[in-house]
Amino acid sequence: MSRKPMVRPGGRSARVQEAVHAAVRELLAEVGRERLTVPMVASRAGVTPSTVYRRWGDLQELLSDVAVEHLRPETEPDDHGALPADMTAWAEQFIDEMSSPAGRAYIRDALLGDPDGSNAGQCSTYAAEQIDVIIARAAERGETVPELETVIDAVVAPIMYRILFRPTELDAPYARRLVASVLGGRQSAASQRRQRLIG
Amino acid sequence: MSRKPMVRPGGRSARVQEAVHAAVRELLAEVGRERLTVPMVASRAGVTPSTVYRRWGDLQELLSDVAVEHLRPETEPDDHGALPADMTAWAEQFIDEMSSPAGRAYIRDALLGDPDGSNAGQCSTYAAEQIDVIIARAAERGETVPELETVIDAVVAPIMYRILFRPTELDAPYARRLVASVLGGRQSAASQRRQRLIG
DNA sequence: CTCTTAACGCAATGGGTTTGCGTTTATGGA
DNA sequence: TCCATAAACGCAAACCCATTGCGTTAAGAG
Repeated sequence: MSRKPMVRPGGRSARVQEAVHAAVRELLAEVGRERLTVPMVASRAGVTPSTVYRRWGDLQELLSDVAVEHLRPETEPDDHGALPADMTAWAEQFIDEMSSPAGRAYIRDALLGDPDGSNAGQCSTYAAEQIDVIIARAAERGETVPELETVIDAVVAPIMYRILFRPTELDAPYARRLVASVLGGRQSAASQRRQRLIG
Repeated sequence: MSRKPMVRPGGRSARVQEAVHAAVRELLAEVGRERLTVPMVASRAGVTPSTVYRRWGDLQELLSDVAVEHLRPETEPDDHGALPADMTAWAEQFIDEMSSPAGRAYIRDALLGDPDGSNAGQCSTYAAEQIDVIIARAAERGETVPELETVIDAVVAPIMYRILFRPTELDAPYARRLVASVLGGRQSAASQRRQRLIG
């Protein structure tokens, strides 16, 4: 039942797509998610509501599209020269971006207008790709590295669980403990004690 | 801005609450989530739509209420006489109930119509209480037990993450691996350190 | 340039949402 | 038991979002 069987890539269609997405981003910041309506978006974008309904189906699917686009990482993870530093920095940035009210709203929107789970799967893929880069870089350096799935289970999943279900129990020290737990065996004893004291 | 400042516990209010909740459960099974509307629920419950709007605000909040009520465990976890068996059985049952399309829909509804996060927090509390019972029982037997927070991070969070973001990567053997990794015996070196580090 | 058809705008219709107002009733106190 | 207060509800009108038929525009192909 997808509303976009073959989107024309250029000309008017492209301008409408960009104008509508921009209107959603602007209005989300101005009036918030609660007051947002399709006619409001259409008016800001300079199109009629029926155009939005025909291309996106409803407000939820439009918001899901915008949310996934917003959640896509724009750059590769920073390179700090060592796996623990890379992964800790990534986890802290992940929390910064996702645990804010705006970030939680984007995650919720991505989950909401997503009947087949493809948008949610895309979000998971983004995180996996970022971590895969970090792991591959560490392996290139000769460091012993954990499995990607292990990191997802031990770092990404607990963070996302707290973002969604326990938003008050989330901070940077928690991220450092998670990273330390999954890398602990490969760290020096001094580094382990340092992590424990910091956390 | 809460729609329920002080809900009257008895009499007509209680009857309306029960009738509306029952109507939602029936209509969810009959027409599905997509076709469900507030006037439809109100008609089935024998009340006017304005009553529903005034008490719950909108359809999402009503669905969130019903979902949390549905996700509440009705019994204590089964007692198999040992911590690994108890926790494995609980994790497998958790997956059974939550990973079905209906279960995922309930979780999604609980998250989405939940502006202040209290309903989502309640869901997390339910799981924590169940695990706490299992841990307390094991401690009573004299078994060495992990911290509650450790189990939530290592078992509950990965399962929930997959339910929401990667529903195809979830099965009973995965649950057994998660439980095995967090418990003693043949646990991994990483999870041994996790028990010491997180607390 | 011409043809085809996807994409868009316009306008009317339907129905979900919201709100003012009067009535009912749960709750606490005399 | 009776009364006072205010919450909860029903009714109905008004509002506006969602939906759809139809004519027009313009992107892409030959």
